[in-house]
Amino acid sequence: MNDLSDNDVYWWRPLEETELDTRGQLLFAAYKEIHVNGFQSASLSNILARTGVTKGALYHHFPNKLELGYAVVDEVIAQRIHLNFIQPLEHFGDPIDGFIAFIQGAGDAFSMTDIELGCPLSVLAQEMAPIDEGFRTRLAAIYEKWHQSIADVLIQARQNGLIIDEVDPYTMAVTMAAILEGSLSAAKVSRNLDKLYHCGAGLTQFLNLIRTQPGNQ
Amino acid sequence: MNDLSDNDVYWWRPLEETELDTRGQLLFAAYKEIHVNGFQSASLSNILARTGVTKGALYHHFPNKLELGYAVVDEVIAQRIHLNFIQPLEHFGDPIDGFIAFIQGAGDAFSMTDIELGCPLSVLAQEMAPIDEGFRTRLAAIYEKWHQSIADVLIQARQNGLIIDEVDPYTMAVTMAAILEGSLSAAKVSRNLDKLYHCGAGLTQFLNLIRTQPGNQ
DNA sequence: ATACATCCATACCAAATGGTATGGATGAAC
DNA sequence: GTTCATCCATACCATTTGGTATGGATGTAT
Repeated sequence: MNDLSDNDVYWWRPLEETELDTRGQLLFAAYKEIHVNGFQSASLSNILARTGVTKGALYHHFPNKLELGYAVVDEVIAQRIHLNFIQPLEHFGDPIDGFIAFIQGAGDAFSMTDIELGCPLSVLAQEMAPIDEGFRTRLAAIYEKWHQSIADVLIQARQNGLIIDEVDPYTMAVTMAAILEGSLSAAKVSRNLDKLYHCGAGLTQFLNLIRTQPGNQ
Repeated sequence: MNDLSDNDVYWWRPLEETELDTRGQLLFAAYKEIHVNGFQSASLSNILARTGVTKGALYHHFPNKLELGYAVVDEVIAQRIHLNFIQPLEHFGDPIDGFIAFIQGAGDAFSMTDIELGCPLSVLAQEMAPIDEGFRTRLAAIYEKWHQSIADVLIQARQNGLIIDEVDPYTMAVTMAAILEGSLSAAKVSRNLDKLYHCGAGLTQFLNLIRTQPGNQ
């Protein structure tokens, strides 16, 4: 059985773990438990044991397990995706160079724990989308926002004549997101960073092929 | 709670459901239960109720739940992946045209049930890879075989001068697999076939960009 | 000082879980 | 006819699950 120690540092770690109130502790512990075991198999007892919080406190802050799960999505995972996948897009100069640098940077930043656990958004989505509509809509909204943010960058890039006209921004955005997610999935299963690097190289090559002025391949 | 009726037709359905022996019935029912609920939350009681088989029979054929899960991977999922993702590669004429036709065909063949449940290999891998090494190695082997099979087609294509020399076959293979898997994941969460089509269009564009003689874009 | 809401601790519960122990039915071997 | 292995049915079990009921502590408003 895999486990995640309380002091483990990993890419998907939420912010502000220090000085959390009871609700925050529960949210953080639930996030980790869900990331490792999935929602359905996430054990409330484990969460309570790790935090030292009692069951009375848990059910004071959350009406039931499902609402705790929703809160994890809304308040922890959404924040993580925004910070790691959306916010960086805003600081791109040349978008193609920006994407390539982002891929490179992400590949370097991932620890082995990150690889083994995979993207929390993806893991939860795969598990819960067919089972619970509340989870599905929440997770779908996060994905949609991500896709749109990438598309916006590409729209800007096309207006500035940086990528070829044949590229549809939204189509390209969804495809790029699929590559990133697929690469994380492949690396997770193979437990091998090379899969990540291969996908990074593949996406980089794709990006270089759609820019107007040929870049440094 | 999502459910899967016994007579439901979907892309991932295993072969030869008719006239199954007890073991086969259990395997098939377990496969469906796992596909919907994941392995950890797959209920043996559900499997028994649906098949009409008793618990004594189950534990006669399988020593425990884990080995039942392994058997599902080895005997059902591996077969499905081979049939849907690997075997078609052997009949490609021009590989680029073949891939594009495959993407188109797959997009048309998927039912809404297929979309909602996603790829069984991917779902199981995301859930169990960090938790159980037996699952992980089995699933990783299936992925590796798939990647290699795509790479083989691309190697042949490059030898025949059909794709540009800058493309590394294995890198491209892993990237293509990532796109396919990522697109299925996105379609599953959004419950929208458009995500699939976007990724299909993106991959098609990528493929057209790496062929030597410009194709019909 | 009293009333009240917030916050949490303890004890308990019905249901479901995977797993086991045991015995019966059936057919083949000798 | 006896033996033995295969195949399966029934009853039972310990453990864990999410969830609840109740009461106490603490702070705040009046």
